[in-house]
Amino acid sequence: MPELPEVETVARGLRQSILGRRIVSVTLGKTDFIDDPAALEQHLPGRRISAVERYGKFMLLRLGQAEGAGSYLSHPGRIDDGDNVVGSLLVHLGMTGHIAPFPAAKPHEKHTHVCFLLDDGRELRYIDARRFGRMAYLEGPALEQELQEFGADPLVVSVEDFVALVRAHRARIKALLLDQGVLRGVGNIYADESLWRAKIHPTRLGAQLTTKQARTLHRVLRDILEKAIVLRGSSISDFLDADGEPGEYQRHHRAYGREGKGCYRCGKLIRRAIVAGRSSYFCPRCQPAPRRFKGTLPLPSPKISRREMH
DNA sequence: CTTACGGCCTGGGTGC
DNA sequence: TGCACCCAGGCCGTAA
Repeated sequence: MPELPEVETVARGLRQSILGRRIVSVTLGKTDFIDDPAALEQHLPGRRISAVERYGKFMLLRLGQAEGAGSYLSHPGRIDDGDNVVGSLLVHLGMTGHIAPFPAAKPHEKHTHVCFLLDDGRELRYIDARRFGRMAYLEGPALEQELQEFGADPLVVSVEDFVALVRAHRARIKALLLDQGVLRGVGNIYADESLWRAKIHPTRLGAQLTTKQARTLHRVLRDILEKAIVLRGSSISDFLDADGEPGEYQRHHRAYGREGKGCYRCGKLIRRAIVAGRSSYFCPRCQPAPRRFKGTLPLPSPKISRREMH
């Protein structure tokens, strides 16, 4: 499941392998995960991949005008503005998405749905068995609007802003960590790992965290994400980076996927419960539950603080 | 408005 | 060999 560290790993790999390449042509297979398939065919041929960025769990392939490439590239009514980048291909890997360049002669793997022929003869291929991923070509205001809906980058946000962000919501901290509109890039693995490290139960409400807890969570989350990036992500089922190599961070997992195994701190058995609709792994001793926590169905206390009328 | 939750998409893995 | 079932992340509709 590609989360921030895995996507960062893939983005770095693509930066090494395809930066500056021009897209010659686009071939599409199944397209139900693409916002507007025709837009890819219309706008991508001839464009140069001028940058590869990560935005939360998305990758942005910034596409510049290919200089001197001929008039078929002209887009009437749009001004380049001196900034060569005029649009981006957004790629979300979902759970099982892979993107990497291959020799064009190499047979297509099963579930290959998008092929970009590059100007050096290779093909950038998108392979995704479940098609839980997403692809979209966006430019201008549509692109800005899309990106604007995401929350803070956990590697960049200041500790003060993080504390304020977490405490501004009454949702469970696990749900907040997973909410891409609050924090961008964290998924189930790194949410559970950071909560274990910070000794915070997943059903604790954001607004009820102490300042100290929130500060600790900020620190351990950043630390875990940075270490995971160094180790090229976690390979649980089938994550491979753009060179086809698995990551190593799964060896450092302390909670995720460890149901029934001993806690690395206290030895008590790690438990699994559904929180925010996701399997959540935690140590019942190190991460004490809020008073009402009962398995999977606690409703937060009804709020009486704000009466809506009279 | 915010939050919670169930259902849906898909196919690999598992267990019978 | 088949087949029912589970699970995953994001999104959407509905309810409180």
